[in-house]
Amino acid sequence: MDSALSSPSLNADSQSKTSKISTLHFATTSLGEKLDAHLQNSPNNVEKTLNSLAPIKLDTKYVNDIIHRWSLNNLQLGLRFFIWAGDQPNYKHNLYIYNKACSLFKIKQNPQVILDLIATYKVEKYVVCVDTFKVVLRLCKVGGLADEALMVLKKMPEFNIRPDTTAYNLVIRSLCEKGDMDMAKQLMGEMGLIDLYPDMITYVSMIKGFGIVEKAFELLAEMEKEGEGCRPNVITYTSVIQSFCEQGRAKDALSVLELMEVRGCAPNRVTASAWINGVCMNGQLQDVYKFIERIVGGGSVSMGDCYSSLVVCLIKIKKVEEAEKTFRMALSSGMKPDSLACSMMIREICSEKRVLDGFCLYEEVEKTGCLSSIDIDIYSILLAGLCQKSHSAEAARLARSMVEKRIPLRTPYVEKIVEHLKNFGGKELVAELVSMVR
DNA sequence: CTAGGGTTAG
Repeated sequence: MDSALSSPSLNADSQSKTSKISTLHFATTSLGEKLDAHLQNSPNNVEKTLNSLAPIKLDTKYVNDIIHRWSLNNLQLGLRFFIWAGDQPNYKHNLYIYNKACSLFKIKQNPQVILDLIATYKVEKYVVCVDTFKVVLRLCKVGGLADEALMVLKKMPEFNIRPDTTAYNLVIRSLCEKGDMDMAKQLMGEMGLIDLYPDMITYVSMIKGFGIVEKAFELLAEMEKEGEGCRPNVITYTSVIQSFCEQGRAKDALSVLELMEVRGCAPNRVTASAWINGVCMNGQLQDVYKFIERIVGGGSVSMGDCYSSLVVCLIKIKKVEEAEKTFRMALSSGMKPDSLACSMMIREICSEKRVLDGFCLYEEVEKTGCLSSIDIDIYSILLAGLCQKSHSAEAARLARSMVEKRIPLRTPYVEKIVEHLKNFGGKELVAELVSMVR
């Protein structure tokens, strides 16, 4: 407030970037200030203060705002707020906000802050529950701090908390991602000591972590022994198939596919996608079509899903021409490619400066009725391209349909589009488009 | 967000 005015240079940097946003979020910011004042007075028992201020309506924007404020002047306080917030009813942190917290609190550069936090809880005799710890563990996981996660897990009993399967899984997952399979395995064994059992999720993490899938069949067998709750499901089998495919071991992948079918577990689009990906990456395109026929024949995956995966994959490996051929073939034989395949294909064609082709394809896709969840950027890209190349009739047509469907124009393209369109599309059309800019 | 694919914004 006053202090902000007296030292404008200090804040200039951080505010210039968000100045537009902070006016928009004036309400939340002032709430943040209120919180600030409260907590300044009682820096201990932060959580108690927070609880007494309740109910605070938490949402991503609000949390984002607060942690941003406090990361600048009171990192420890910000972190405590973040952990507290993550355990409030009616609110959950999402991946975006976890990543944000990681970078704002510089968790990776300074993992010690996590351990300090736990130590503070201990000193202040804060009554922590399992879920609070899980927020901490998730933060560790997102930050790639497997060792800290392990230490946090080991601290839980000191707070009279018995870690549950989720807590173990979070740590095991961190260890697997780091490649520390010995510790992961050990931890999995330790679960039994406190009467917990590895579940499906534990196994999927382990399978992914091993990378070299020698252990996969062993793990699958182990799971089946565990009984009811742990019988491998689509996701488990798909993970194994994916690992095999990534290593170009199509034969092993196939035997897993056969195994799952024998066990009465139907493959789904993700299973198919994993397979198609693997085979494409290894350049064995001939095998793809045989495989698609086989898996579609099983009745649990559609042709359109398979061809969508194929198109996406071909674009990823830069075989754009083949992707386009495949995509057009799929369309003309009545399949409905999914939204990602459509988005990527049209985007790709536009980037080759073939805007008109892209637009025609868009109109064709539209006729199939599978455009509902297409990437909305595509519309602006198409429109900008059409304007630039002076395809005025098409541009006006697209603009009108965007207005009808209430599809917002994307900011970076506005100027180019407006400049061209006001000469052809009419004033009202331009005005309407501009009113929907986002 | 405790797990499998394939984006993105905040």
